[in-house]
This record gives sequence, structure tokens and C-alpha cells, in this order.
Amino acid sequence: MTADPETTLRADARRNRDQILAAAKTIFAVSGPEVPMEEIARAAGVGVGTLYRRFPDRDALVRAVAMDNFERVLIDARAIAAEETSSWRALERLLRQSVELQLSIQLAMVSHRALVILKGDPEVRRLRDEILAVVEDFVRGAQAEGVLRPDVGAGDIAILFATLLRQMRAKSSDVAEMAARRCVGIMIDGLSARPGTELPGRPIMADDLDPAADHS
Amino acid sequence: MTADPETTLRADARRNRDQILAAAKTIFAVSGPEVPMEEIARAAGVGVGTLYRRFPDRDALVRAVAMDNFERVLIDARAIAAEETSSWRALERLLRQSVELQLSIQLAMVSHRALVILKGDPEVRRLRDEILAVVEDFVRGAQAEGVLRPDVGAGDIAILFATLLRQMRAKSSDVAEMAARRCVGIMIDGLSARPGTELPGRPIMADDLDPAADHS
Amino acid sequence: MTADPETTLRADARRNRDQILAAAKTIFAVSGPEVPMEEIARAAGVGVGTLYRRFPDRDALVRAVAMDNFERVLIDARAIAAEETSSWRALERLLRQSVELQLSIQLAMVSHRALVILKGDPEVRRLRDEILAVVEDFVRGAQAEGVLRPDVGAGDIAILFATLLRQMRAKSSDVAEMAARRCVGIMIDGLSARPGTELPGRPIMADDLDPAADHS
Amino acid sequence: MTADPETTLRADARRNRDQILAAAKTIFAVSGPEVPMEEIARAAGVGVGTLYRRFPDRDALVRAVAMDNFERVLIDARAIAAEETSSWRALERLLRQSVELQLSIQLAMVSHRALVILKGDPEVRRLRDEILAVVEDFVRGAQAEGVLRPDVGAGDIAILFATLLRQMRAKSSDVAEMAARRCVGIMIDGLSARPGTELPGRPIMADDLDPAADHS
DNA sequence: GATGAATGAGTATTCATTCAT
DNA sequence: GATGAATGAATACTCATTCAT
Repeated sequence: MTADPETTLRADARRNRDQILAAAKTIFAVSGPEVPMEEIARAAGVGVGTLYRRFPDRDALVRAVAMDNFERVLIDARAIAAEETSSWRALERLLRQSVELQLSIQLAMVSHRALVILKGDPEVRRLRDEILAVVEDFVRGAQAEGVLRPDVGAGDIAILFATLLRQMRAKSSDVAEMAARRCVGIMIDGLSARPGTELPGRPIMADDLDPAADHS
Repeated sequence: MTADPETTLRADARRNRDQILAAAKTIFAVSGPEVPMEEIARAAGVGVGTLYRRFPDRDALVRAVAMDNFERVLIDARAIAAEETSSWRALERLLRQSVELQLSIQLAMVSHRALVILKGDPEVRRLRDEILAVVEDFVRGAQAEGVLRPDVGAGDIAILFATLLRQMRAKSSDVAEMAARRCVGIMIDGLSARPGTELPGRPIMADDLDPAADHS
Repeated sequence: MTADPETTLRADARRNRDQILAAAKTIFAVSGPEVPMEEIARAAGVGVGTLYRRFPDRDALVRAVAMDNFERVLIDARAIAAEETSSWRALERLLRQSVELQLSIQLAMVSHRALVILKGDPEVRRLRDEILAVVEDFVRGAQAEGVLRPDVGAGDIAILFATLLRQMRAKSSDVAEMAARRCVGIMIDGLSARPGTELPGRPIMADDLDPAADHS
Repeated sequence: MTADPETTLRADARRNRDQILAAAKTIFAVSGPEVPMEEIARAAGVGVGTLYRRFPDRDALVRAVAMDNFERVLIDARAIAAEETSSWRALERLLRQSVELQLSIQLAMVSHRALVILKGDPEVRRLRDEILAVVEDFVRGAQAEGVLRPDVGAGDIAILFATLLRQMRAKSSDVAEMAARRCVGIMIDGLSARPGTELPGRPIMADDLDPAADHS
């Protein structure tokens, strides 16, 4: 049992862990996940040793950052689900909000390294599946509402979603941030298009994402 | 003077250069642009020494791969421009075709390293601007044709375009490939949406891309 | 003053000390004297802090383990001396028994590190000298009895003795244990051989061991 | 195929390899097999990189040193076999010579680390078996000649042999060297003792050494 | 020119030891 | 006193780049 590290750690240790995670998230976002561990430690205000005590190696750290962010997305998604009565609006909000909210985690993914690390991690997958389950609800609901084109699945959304978020790196400029939001807008229009261009293949469902493993 | 390497090199040297470029493109696509130089040399069937004679350092190689790909995109774009009478159709074709055609260059960009290298390289920029000029024509034409929503600019398209292509990495599975095409489809619908959701900010033009430097 | 730690410590502190010593002895025997201090602490069921309170550094611990074992050997040797009337039999018993009894201390020596630590430590040396004194008695007695070849000294025995014991590491198998006993047997026959092959050099005495410092 | 590295390497590479091996052998003998790789490289007059190119990690180097030495022992053993008509004399010579000849390899074994590395390595085992085969011949022959006690096997000899050699570390002093020779002498007398003390267990044969893996 | 060997700076990681809780 | 968290120096190992063959 990994137990809940949130509750198990001594107060100071806990604080360090959080600082490391926060520092890593920021730095990964700015410089990718290959930055020297020492730089992360320094940014977190701890020695490398402490970093390594908490995260046995870089992969563990990348994983932890990813998990942390996925968790936030999930919490968000659930909050939205609870608040919105319209599935379409819920989906829309999730996509739009996440752009601003979740830059970081996706950023961690702008790297082969990170992708490889995350793929195949069962915990990451579990979390992802929970998120997808929520999205799937949104999709079905929005399609029933007649606002979402019927020829897309949660998988399509997830890929689109991941694709976009993945870009948002360091919001280095106003243009970049604006661009992100505009992309989402265009995509949402594309999603609600009726009739739209005929899409090739078939709707991609949450299940389809597993073997692909290249996305989300 | 770098002169035109295409014409300056002896036949065998030329062959080596091409092999290295091809190998690098493939390997970058699969494993990112941080792979050991030796691996690239091996894949190209030459010694590292030869690689270094041709490309003074990794950056030069990354640049060369990028240039090579941009060139292909440009050639494509121009061919399409010559063939299609409808600007919208031309734009559509370019976006769709490029998914399959240009994986590699974008792939080279799935990395901070590559981004940094490419940014600020005047030759790369020049080439990019030529591509953007063509796209800008398409955009204006398509808007005149009344098919493209008027609130987008070539910059929007470029970012969208780059965003998507960037995902397509190693098409590890059928689903992944299908997903790519579907994303493009949805996006195209989003682009032609009339009326669409109101987009935030203002149209992003080709010029806007320079300072942002985070995209395209 | 280190005083006699046996009497100075509080009951629980004493227990800790003993546990650490026992754990260290075992672990040194199995994995050599370079194992992480933390591993020893864990095996002893205490925190590293406690270990360090008791033994200021690794060297101190190695020394303590060695001392502890030398003491046991000395006690044994004296007990044997008291019980046996024949010096040769006493010598024989000491050698044979020690194989089973004293694995550990020798084991601690299967390492440059340990050797270096122990060499030059005056307490260790004192203890060793006491043991050698007893052995020297045995040797002289056995030679007077006419059973031990006259061309060997206590030093020869000590080296032989150390040599053999040093091998016995983790008695991973029955064969290994049997082998140890057989070696001793052969060696004892070698020692009693009359006439034996002529030995090179001259008898090595207890005194000779000091400068050599590589043995015993 | 590891091919014969002796023949495959470029002249300069070959020279470096040999220097590294020689340096490692010496340093291992003096300071054990845990010395910093850099120290070995420096002693060999090469950069660490070169060391690592030739031997992918420390284990590989330890293995190589061991192999090199085993080979020398085997060559010696065969030369002796060819020259001596008496098996007993051959055995004796092998044991005596090896003390002087093979210090190093055994030295490499004065360490848990080394033991663990070597155990289970098929090439090392193969070489060891070849040596044992020669010894086995000597043993049988010497017993037929009536000079070697009949209750010992090649395994006994090997263990005794290994045991002794293992001690001889850096011949830090004349006494140490003399001691080594004297030990061998005593052991040889022990081996030829007739009648000797009854040995416990049964003769240890070459085959017995495999599972034990703790010796030779 | 081509090759691949050598170099050594750059990083990851470990672990002895100290110190706050 | 006990504990285990934090520190950072010591080392292993990798890989870009240079250079002898």
C-alpha cells in the first residue's frame, strides 16, 4: 500500500513534498521533464537528497506530478458535473476551464520521456479512466440533448482535449494564451457542428484509448 | 557560406547526407530529438564522424530536419494552390494532407530543445513565413468565398495546424491514425461554423506568431 | 572515557546496543562491512539516529563488532586451556571449534575497509595479543609434547587460522560447512607432520604479526 | 559472439584495453574492487569514458580481470601437466607456483562484491571447470602414486588453494610473503599425511563446487 | 573523406552523518 | 533518548564532440 502520502507524513516532510511537487510542476512546464534534478531541488528549497527520499527517481517524480494534476482535473470535472444541468454546458465548461487550470499536467506530457513513463502506469491509468467516465457521461448527455454531434465519442473528445492542453506550455505571451482559448472555441464549434463533415472511421470511445496509449 | 548543399556535394557525400537526414527524421519522430547522436549515425549506416562532418552539432541536424520538412510542406501548399480553384478546398486539402505528409517536422518540435533551436533561426523563419503567406491567401480567399468563418486569421489556422500535427507522433496504432484524421475533420467543421461561438480576443495573424514564438 | 559500556548504560540503551551489535555481526557476515548504516539500523529495529548515538561512525561499529568477537575467542581459548591437559589437544580444539564459533569476526575482515579500520586500533591489538599469548602457550606446549612440528610458531598458526576462518562466510550450503571442517583437518595434519616438507623462511612468531598487519 | 577481443580491436584500442586490465588488477589487489572507476582510469592513463567503452560497468571489469587471471592459471596448470611426469609433483608445483603467480585474481575475490559478480557467470565457470579438470587429473594421479591421501578430492584442493591465495593481498611485507609460502608448505604436508586425522564428511569433488558457489 | 576510439563535462543517484521533532 | 527527515559530498555512468588512424 502506498497509503495516502498526504496523511502519513510528518508535518515538515509533508511540506517539503508539496514544495517539491509544486516546483517540479512549474519547472517541468517551463523546461520540460528532463531538467536536472538538482534544479528542481533548488527551486523547492531542499537538498537533492530530500527530493530523492520522497521520489526514488525522476520517473517517480514525473508520475507524481502527473497524478497530482489528473486529480485536480477529476475534481474539477466532478464539480462541474454537480453544478451543471446541461451535459453540453458541462462539457464545454470542462474543456474551457481546463485550459487555464491544467496547463501543467499536460505540459509534463510534452515529452517522449514523460509519455513513456506515464503509459502503462496503472495508477495513472486508473485516474485517467475515472476522468474519462465523467466525460463519457457528458458526451452521452450532450448527444441526447441534441447539441453534440452524434458521431463522436469520449475518446475523440479526450484526444482533442489532450491535444490542445498539450500545447499550452509556458503562457509566454498574451497571444499564446489567447490562441489557446480560441482553439478551444473553434473546436467546440466543430463538435457541435450539425451537419458536419463526415468524419472518417468511427467514434472513438474511452476504451479505444488504452491500446493507442499515445494519447490522453 | 553554406551554399546550396544540394549542389555542392560529391555524390557519395550527398548520399550520406540524405541518409542521415532520413534516419534522423525517423528517429526524432519515434524517440524525440534527444537521442544519442551515435544512434542516429548507426541508423544512417555511417560513423559519428561522418555525421559530424555533415552537421556540426545536434542543433544543426535538428534544424536541417526541420528545414527539409518545411520545404516539403511549402511545395505541397504551392501545388495545392495551383490545382485548386476554391481557397477553402485548398485550405482543407492542405490541412488534411499534411497530417499524413508532415508528421516528422512537427514531431521534431515535440520538445523544448527543438523549439528553442528552431526559434530565432532566420532560415527556418523565412521558410515558415513563406508557408504562412500561402495559408494567408487561402484564408482570405476562403473568407471571401464565405465558407471560412471571418473571425479567424492565418495564425489561428497555423496554431491549430501545428497543434494537431504535433500530436501525431509515431502512429502506433490504427486508432491513433484515425484519431488524427477525425481531429482535423472536427476542426475544419469548427472553422467553417457559421455562426460559431464567439471567439475571445481577435484573429491571430501570421505576424502575431513571431513574438509568441511558442507555436508554429 | 569510554568506560565499560557494559556497566554504564541504562537497561534499554544497553539492549539497543546489543541488538545493533548482533544485527551488524550478521549483516557484515552476509553482505560485507560496507552495507548502508540504515540497513543495519533497520535490522536492529532502531532508527539510524540511535545507531549513531551508540557508535559515532561506521568505523566505531566495525571495531565494536570485531572486539566483541575477539573477546569470545579469548574466552573460548582460556576455557580450553583450563580444560585440556595436552597442549596439542588444546590447540586442535581451539582451531576446530573456532571454525564454528567465530565466523563473524573474521568475516568482518573480508574487506579492505575493515582491515584498515582494525589495524592500528590499540584496543583491538591488545585483545589480539592476549589471544596470541594463549596460542603461543599451546604451540610451545605441543612442540614439547612432540606432536607439533617444531618449525612453526604461533604466528604461523594465527595466519593459518585467520586464513581459514576468513573463508567461511555465509555457510550457504552443507558442502561449504563440510569443506571448512575438512580444511582444518588437513591443516592440522600438516601441522603435526613429522618430518614435513621443509618450510621456507623461519617460524613466524606472534611478534611478527605486528608490522605485517595484513594478517590476524 | 564476444569474439576474441584480443584480435578484433584496433591497435591503440587494444593497448588501452590491456592497460586498463593491468591497472585494474593492481588496484583491485591493493584497494579492493570498490575503488572509484576514475582512479582505475587514471592509473591506466585513460579517461573514464574509455574505460566505460571497453567495460560497460564495474562488474564487467571485475569479470574481465578475473577471466584474465583464470586464463593464466589454466595455462600454467597445463604447462605443468606437460612437464611433470609425477602427478603429485605437478600438483605441488601448481599450488606453490600459483601463490606467486596468481595473487591478483584471488585478490579480486576478497570482496563480497566480486564474489557475487563472478558467481553465476557462465564464462567464469567454464574456465574454472577447465582448471578443475586438470587438478582432478593431478589428484587421481597422485593418489594412484600413493602420495596424496586418498580421502580428498579435487574440490578439497580447490578450496584449500583458493583459501590460501585469497589471503595474499598486497604483499605488504616480507613476512606476509613468507607466510604465504609456509602455509602452502604446511598444507601440502597435510595433504600427503598418511595416515592423517580422519576427515569429516566425504571427499569434495569438482562437481560439488557448483552449488556451493561460495568457493573457488 | 570515413571511421570509431578517446575524452571529460554533465547528471543521476546513493549514503554517511547531522539535527529538528 | 529515540526517531527518521534533510543534507550534500562522493561516485557511477552517459554522451556530445574531437581527433588519431
